[in-house]
This record gives sequence, C-alpha cells and structure tokens, in this order.
Amino acid sequence: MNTTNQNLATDTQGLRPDRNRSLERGIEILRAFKPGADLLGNGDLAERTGLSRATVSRLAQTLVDSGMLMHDRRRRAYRLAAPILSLAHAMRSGSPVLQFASPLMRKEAETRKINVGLAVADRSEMVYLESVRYSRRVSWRNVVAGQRIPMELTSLGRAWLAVAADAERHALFSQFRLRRAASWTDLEGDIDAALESVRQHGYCWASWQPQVVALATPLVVKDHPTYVLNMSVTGEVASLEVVERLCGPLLSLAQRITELIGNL
Amino acid sequence: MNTTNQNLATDTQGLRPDRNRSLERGIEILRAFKPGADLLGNGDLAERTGLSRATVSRLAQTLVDSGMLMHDRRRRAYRLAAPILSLAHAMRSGSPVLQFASPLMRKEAETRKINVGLAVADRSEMVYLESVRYSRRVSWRNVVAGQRIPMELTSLGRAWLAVAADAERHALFSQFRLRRAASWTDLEGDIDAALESVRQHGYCWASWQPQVVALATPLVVKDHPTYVLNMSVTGEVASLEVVERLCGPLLSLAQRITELIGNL
DNA sequence: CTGTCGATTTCCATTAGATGGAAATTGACT
DNA sequence: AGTCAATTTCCATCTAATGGAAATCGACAG
Repeated sequence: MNTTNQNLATDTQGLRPDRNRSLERGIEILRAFKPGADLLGNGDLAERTGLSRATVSRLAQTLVDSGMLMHDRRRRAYRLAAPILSLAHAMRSGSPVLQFASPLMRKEAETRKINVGLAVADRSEMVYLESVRYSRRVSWRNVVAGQRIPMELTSLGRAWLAVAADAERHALFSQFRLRRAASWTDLEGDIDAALESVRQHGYCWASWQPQVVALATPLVVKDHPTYVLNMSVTGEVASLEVVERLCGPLLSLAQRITELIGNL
Repeated sequence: MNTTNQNLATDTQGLRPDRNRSLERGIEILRAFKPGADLLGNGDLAERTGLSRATVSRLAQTLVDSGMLMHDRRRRAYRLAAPILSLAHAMRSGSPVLQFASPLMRKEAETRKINVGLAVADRSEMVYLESVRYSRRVSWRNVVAGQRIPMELTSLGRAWLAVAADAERHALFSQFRLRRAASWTDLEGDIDAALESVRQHGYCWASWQPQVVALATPLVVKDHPTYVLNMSVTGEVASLEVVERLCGPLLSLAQRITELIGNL
C-alpha cells in the first residue's frame, strides 16, 4: 500500500541485513568478563557495554536462566558459569585444526625445548587456541588456551596484521593509535618493520614480555581463517641467536600445518 | 486507562518476568554444539532447537558476527569459534573455588594415585569444572574440564540429586524416565539406593564406565551452587575395597573445600 | 529497630525490530 | 546445462524489547 519501510536498518548506516540486536548485546555482556574482571554487577556491565541499566538487568537475568552466568547475591554481581566450559570443551574437541596441529606442536616443543603456540585473531587481540609450554615445572597451571594477548605488541599479532585485509588492518591501526597515543610513533615503526619482515621472510619476531623472545608466522589457507603459529623461548638468550635458530623450524612446521588445513 | 495487559507473559503460563527470548534462543543454538555435533548447519540447528529455519539463519548469522561461531562455507555449516575459549579462560581464572580447590585436588590425586574431580550440575548433566587425572601417561590430551556426563548414571550426578530441591529432582526424574524407559525400573532402584547412601553416609559410589569405580559427595554451602567432589580409580580392583579405601579421604577433602567455599 | 543512601529491578507506554511463511537464491551433484 | 535440497531474503504482522521513571531492595549508620 504505502511506501513500506523497505529497509529500516539502511537509513541508520550501511548496516548489515538482519542481525539480532538482543543476542548481539547479550554476547557483549558475556564478553565483558575477562581475567581481572570476573565479578561484574549490573552497573559495571552497563558501563562496559554502553547499554542501559534496565536492559543489562534483563539480559543478564536471561543469561543466568540460560546457565551462562551465575549470580552472586552476596556481592550483587555476576560470574561466568560452568556451561561456558562445556562450550569450550565442545569447541576444542570438534576442531580438526587443533586435533592434528596439537600433536605436531607438542612434538616440536619437546624436541627443541621451546614453547609452541597457535592463535587466531579476535577483534583487536589474539586468542591462543593452544600453547604447548616446554617446561620442567608443572606449568600447566597456566592453562593458556583461550588466553588473549594484545595484537599490536606481539609477534603473533603482527604476523596476523601482515596478512590481514587492508581495510581491516587500517581499522585496527586506528584503534591502536588511540589506545597507545603516547608511544604510537615508536610503536608504528616497530609494527611496520614486523609487517615488512613477514612479507620478506615469512615471519617476524618480538619480545613483548621481558625475557621472552617469540617468532611468529601466519598460516593463510583459502576458505579458512588465518591462523598464526609461534615459537618462543624464555631466558637470558640473545634475541638474534634465537631468531636464527628458530626461524627454519617455525616455517617448516607452519608449512606442514598449512597443508593439513588445506585438505580440511 | 484501559485494562493494560499487565503481564503478557502470565497468560501463556506462569512464565518468569522478563527474559529475552532472542538471547535465550541464541544461547540454545550455542548449546546445540557438543562433542560429536561440532559441525551444524541451519537445518540441524533448527531441528535441534525447535526454531524456524529463518530464525536460526538470522541468529546464527548474528553469532558469527559476534565471533562465537564460524561459518564453514564449504560444508555450509557452523562451528564454535575461538572466542568461546576466551570466555572459558576468563571463567576459570576468575573462579575462586577452582583457584583454591585445584591445588588441594592435585595434591590428593598425587598422594593417593587416584583421579579427583569437581563438578556442578547443568540441566540434566554434570559438568566437570576440573578433573585431576592421576596417570603416568600424558593423559592431558583429554582435557576434561567442561566435559559433560549423564546425571542419572554417575556417582557425581547421584550425589547431586541427593541434595537437590525436591521439585528439581522430581522434574529430572521425569526426564530420566523418558530417556531410559527400557531400563528405568532397575535404574530407579540404583539411584534411590545412591540417594539413601548419600543421606546416610555422605557419599555414594557407582561404576558407570567399565573398569572405573567412582565415589562422590556433594558440597552444600549456603548461597552457593552445590558442587560435587569425586574420587575414582581405574583398573581391576574390587569395588568395595576401593570404596572402603577412598570414602574417608573423600569426605575429609570435601570438608576442607566446603569450609573454604564458606569463607567465600 | 528505624532511616538513609546507592544500586537494582520492575513498571509502563512506545515502537523498534523479531518472527514465520513464502519466494528467491545458492550450490552441489547428475 | 538441469535438478533438487538447503539456505537466505523478503515482507506484512504484531510480539516483545527498550529506556526513563518509580518502586524495591539491601547494606550500613545512628
């Protein structure tokens, strides 16, 4: 009859066809929880997600009913609940990449007495899918799978940036520029050098945490997300020496895993 | 002015105040993924969740945009994505119970050369928060945290049922009766015996998996969910002997953890 | 035991946007 | 190229999500 609002979303901005706003917001609430922010009240959540307090109250309620959050009544705040672990368990046990990469990584870690990690990008951070730590100690207290590390400071992140789509890389750079305003000039130089290194030699290295030297290389396979493989050592050693020693093995393991991903 | 529909939800059934339906449904989609069902298309999801295909398509889309799912275009299906692992990581590193119970469990497992586990209930299954396997082998391939096991068949589940609210226990029994129609008569006897054992002695035992004997005891603390602690051994050993040997240590460790939970 | 204060939850009118059936599209297989 | 199953998009309908304001709750002080 009338000029039906053909696409309500379009006029706001070039917004994607239909996504579900409530679900999106609910997920953002879950994402607000991270190490160091494990106990969040409605107020905190509203602040962190930018949602109204009323909305947060209802969505959080729903997440509790669905089992994803638990409410700590004494502290008037929420925590992530156990079923989250089930999802992670399902994710890991169903990931073919993890299934075959894990043993290869473990073997390499043991042979060379190094740490070997595999990660993917999520927003402006990298997420470890697996990280095999070589260590005499019962270091598996740090269950690193799922750990998030900054993209702009690490070899892992920079290796990913090097092969990211231009648009995405530029968008991320804008974020970094804001976050690291103070040190941006130096940082940008470091990042550019790393990207160049990836393009020329296939890998880059960085020493983000003190005493740790890490190399990383991106794994690009058509129709798959870009994975990043890294190797690192902890200790006194000289960076260049480590890089010399590990770049060969890194690229070679990367090659093998890339092929395996290729055959799905 | 008019008789405003004071509570639209109420007339459908005694439905909870406001929960968000879209979010609820989105979470159900995530929950449809489990070991053995790791690659699900819109069709599978629609079937498993009871949602219309159009709705599933949109919600799944949203979950992809939010990073919780990835789309495998070649197989026209979804998988759980890496950020799920981040949530799990945040959950574990933020759980005070896990933080102090883990070392105690580990110590006990090593001292007595047994497996020690801690779980909570989720719907009609138990979810391991942690399970310390005593084993010479690198058995940590089976990352058991997050693993789900049936409630009605296991010592863990029965220990939980023994202290559950009557209404909840009855509701679950109805489900079991349907699922296990064939073997229900025998099963109900076993369960009742286990519940009685928990009430009398504080623990119960079962041998759900062949060659494994497990004991479990519930940890009830006011204002906290009920946790369940278990100990188990694998091998040839006679059940009763194992039970004799482990019931003391089990109850004593349970006691210690209960106190720690009590002081939050 | 009662009063104050900050935070959370509920209420309510508004209307955005979620929904399901049907049509269109996609892509795999013959 | 042609068929078929599955997925995505379209569209009118109208459910149910939203934010502001008021009510409620809980902790702490007097």
